[in-house]
Amino acid sequence: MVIKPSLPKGTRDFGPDSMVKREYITSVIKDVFGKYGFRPIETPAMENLQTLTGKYGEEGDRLIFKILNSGDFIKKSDAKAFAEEDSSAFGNSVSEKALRYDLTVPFARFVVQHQNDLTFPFKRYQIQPVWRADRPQKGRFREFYQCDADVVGSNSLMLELDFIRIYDEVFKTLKVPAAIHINNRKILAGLAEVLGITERLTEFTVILDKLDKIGEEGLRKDFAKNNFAPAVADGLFAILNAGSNVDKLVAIKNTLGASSLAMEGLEELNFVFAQADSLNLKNDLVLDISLARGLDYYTGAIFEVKPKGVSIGSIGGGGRYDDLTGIFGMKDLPGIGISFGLDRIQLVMEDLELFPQMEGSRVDVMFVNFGKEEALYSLKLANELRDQGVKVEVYPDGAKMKKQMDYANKANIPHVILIGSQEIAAENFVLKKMEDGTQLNLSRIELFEYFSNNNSTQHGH
RNA sequence: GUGGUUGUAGCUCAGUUGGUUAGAGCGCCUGAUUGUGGUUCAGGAGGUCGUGGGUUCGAGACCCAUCUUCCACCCCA
Repeated sequence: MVIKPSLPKGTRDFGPDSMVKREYITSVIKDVFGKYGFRPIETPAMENLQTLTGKYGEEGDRLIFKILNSGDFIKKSDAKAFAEEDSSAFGNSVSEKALRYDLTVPFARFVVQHQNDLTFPFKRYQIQPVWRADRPQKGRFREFYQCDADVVGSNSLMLELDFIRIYDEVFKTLKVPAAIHINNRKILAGLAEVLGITERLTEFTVILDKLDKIGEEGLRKDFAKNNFAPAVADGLFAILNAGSNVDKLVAIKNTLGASSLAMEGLEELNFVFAQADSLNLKNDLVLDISLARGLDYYTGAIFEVKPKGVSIGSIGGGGRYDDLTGIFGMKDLPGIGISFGLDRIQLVMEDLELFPQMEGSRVDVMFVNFGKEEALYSLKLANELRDQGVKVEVYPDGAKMKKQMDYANKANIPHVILIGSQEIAAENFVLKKMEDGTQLNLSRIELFEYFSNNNSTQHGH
């Protein structure tokens, strides 16, 4: 029986053209991370299920891919839960492992587990796929890559500044126009405190987060529908409707002065914006009080990056967390980190046609194969050219010339070298430029000179 | 998880109110051109119409299920 080739929902293959683009993006991100002192780690695709559950909120837990136990898992399964059709409890009884949902929680586990080998503050970056059982859409996949940088073991606001600049530098280098949104969970918590809705903070922020979709009108309606007093919206919009970042900071002070927590958050934001000028940013830094972010563990600054001119959601996010490692038994270890969404950045860059010509990956010259002896003669020359750093192919089969030329043409190989028995006898080779069809008769020395001078080739990254 | 949408040749898509051997363009292969690609001309191959059921004398078209695609919600990178 033949099985039709197909892929699970929300996953993709990446062909060579796509991979060249992806490697370009990750190389830029790695370079920038490196410049700020981050070094790479990797963690396994799967974690123990209990490492992941409870870290991402109720919605997040539902989206974790669980891995079915091996062996005789039915005997150990929860028959009662099965009979009661309790999928969640039954699932946990037949699954002990799960695919990672993000890179931050596995990192927290890593830090606690290797704490004796690490010096703090510890900075790492990590570029690996993560998996979510979400329903796919454009820019939304079940397997996608995150590029994370985090530092744990420091409370310093210098790090907020570093991460803002990292975002800016990456998107500047990639030429992606972006707006870096920043908020602070303490402001949101303080706002809730002042409005007397502390115990409904999560519910409040979920509605608040919809602002850019439904606008002020819609937001007021939603608040009313969920039984928030009109004063709630009034207090909120007193800040939101202030003009510039500075105006908003003033509005926060006037509106939320009664909350010491909010003032703590304000102090942090004041520091960031006071220093922002000296960061020499190319992209916009926007104080956005409506930015909430779902992940449960954030406690201070929160970030989100949105591309300009493409609607695809955020292409980066992150924030500060005071106690991510506490759950693994390591208290008082604050951290902060950000993430880049590789797949979405690729989509944005394709939409905006921002990829440069990737000639660095292209073959420079192909030897036409005229038969066994000629090909072996060509191979020797090819290897000498390779030793000089030229990218060379020898056509592997003695196929028809037309087919070989066609191959070179389609692969966009700029030069072809023809070596038949005549050329071998004369030690004079025919070099053909594919672009205009012109041909040169070159001696061995001239050939090497051609590729060392005319290195149209070596613009690697 | 909720609601909707999509699936016909390698690719992009036609295919009338169910009616005989399912089409086009591009691509692919062969030849014109046995040591020269991109142009042109001639010829050719390639489809169990996503899959499984059902209705019907008859289904690519209608019904059900399922998978897949994309979209809105939810959530997020």
